[in-house]
Amino acid sequence: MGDRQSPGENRDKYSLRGRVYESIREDILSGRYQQHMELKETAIGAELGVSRTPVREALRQLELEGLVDIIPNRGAYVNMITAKDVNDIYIIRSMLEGLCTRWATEYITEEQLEDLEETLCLSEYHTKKDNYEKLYELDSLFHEQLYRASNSRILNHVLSDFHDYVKRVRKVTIAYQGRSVKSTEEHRAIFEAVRARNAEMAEELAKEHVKHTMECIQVCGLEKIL
Amino acid sequence: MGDRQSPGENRDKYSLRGRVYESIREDILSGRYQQHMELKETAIGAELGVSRTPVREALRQLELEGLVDIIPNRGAYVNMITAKDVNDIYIIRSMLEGLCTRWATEYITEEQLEDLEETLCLSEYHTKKDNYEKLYELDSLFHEQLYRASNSRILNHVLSDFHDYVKRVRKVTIAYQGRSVKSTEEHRAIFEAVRARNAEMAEELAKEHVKHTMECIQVCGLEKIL
DNA sequence: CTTTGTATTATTGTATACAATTATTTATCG
DNA sequence: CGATAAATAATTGTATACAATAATACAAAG
Repeated sequence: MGDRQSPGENRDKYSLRGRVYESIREDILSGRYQQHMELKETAIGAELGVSRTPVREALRQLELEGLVDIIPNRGAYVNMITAKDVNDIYIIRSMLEGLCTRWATEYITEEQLEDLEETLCLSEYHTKKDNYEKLYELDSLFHEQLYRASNSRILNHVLSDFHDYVKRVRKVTIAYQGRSVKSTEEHRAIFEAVRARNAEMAEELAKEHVKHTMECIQVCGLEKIL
Repeated sequence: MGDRQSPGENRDKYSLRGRVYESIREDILSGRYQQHMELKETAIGAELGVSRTPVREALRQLELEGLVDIIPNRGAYVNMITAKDVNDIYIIRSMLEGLCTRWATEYITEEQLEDLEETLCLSEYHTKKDNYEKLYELDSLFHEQLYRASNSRILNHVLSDFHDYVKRVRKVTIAYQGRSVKSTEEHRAIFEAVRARNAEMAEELAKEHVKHTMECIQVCGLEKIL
């Protein structure tokens, strides 16, 4: 079947436009650009060694996504993820990750379960070593794997975007105090519920997992991160 | 303040690219194009009387949205909303419309309340006249107004997209049997709960409203619509 | 008649050119 | 000196040109 699932996979990372898109997006989400900063086509093109054409296409995509505001005949302006956006996203995510995990208990294949457990084992390994860089990647992977297992391209699409949008925050929370230990334990619990095909429990655990991260954000102080 | 809210407002409908984007999007969502149909840049450009440039930019936006698949160096292909997508969207919407309405009770202004009631009154008027064309527009407007009132650009963005994606389905359900009467009654109930600032009830009513539409879709037979 | 390799054609990817619009500077007048 | 208006520059919007890649047609060999 030609179902493609992850929007991430779908995005063309190898054409010039794809690379420009990823580059600008990363610069916005990582906070390297400032809010309302003007993005001039020629400047970005020169910086990346390409012409205006791929830059324009990338900017139009970012506009649709809401990460860039385009005023016709004027220019493109950075539109960052705000503190309120992050809060909203986490509240929405706590619902949708719950739904996603519920669906995953229904649709996940044995192969996907094995992949998920592998990710989990690696997470447990690197948790002991306090390797936060790697843990961030594995945390992302664990969630992405659940998104795919939900068998819903719609849910996968939305959750993947949200996951990207709170990148900066996740990088901080995962390195905060004992959060990584707790987070990995929660991942283990979610995994066991999914493997046991216990939809109720899986949904509840996933919702709680997101809520716990929210609490961590409160403690860390969101304003200091963004 | 320069907060822009609705992504619909944000989209540039007056540049060539904006018009091309709306045109292709409408042709996909309305079912005028067939699944996996190839979208050739020159052909679409010729049809709309523009060059390839705005067509390409529009196709890239639709790719990001997931309504078009682009295979590098090969072409762009229609990727329609499937029956499963519609089901998934309604389940997700029942959660998110609930949340949206809850937030609306918190943030809605007196002015927005008046606008909402005006929409509602018009709906009640046209419900009596069985004017389904107008009712569809008013139903859209009612929901969009609630999205804005939620004061969450993230939620507004997601829900607005979903609302567009199930356009075809909504046009059918609204004209089905006594659904429009029931739907308008439910809108009235939601409005009253919001005006009374009763968050619990507003959320519950909104969730139920979406679920009732889902039941209507089951009866209508989704496969016959798409 | 089928298969395979080559030539041709069609289509996309990127760069550039030109037009339209907006921002900036400069000159003029009060 | 300050305000206003014209001239100039900078930037975006669109079209087109050229290069790279993929699809197609066709011919020759088996």
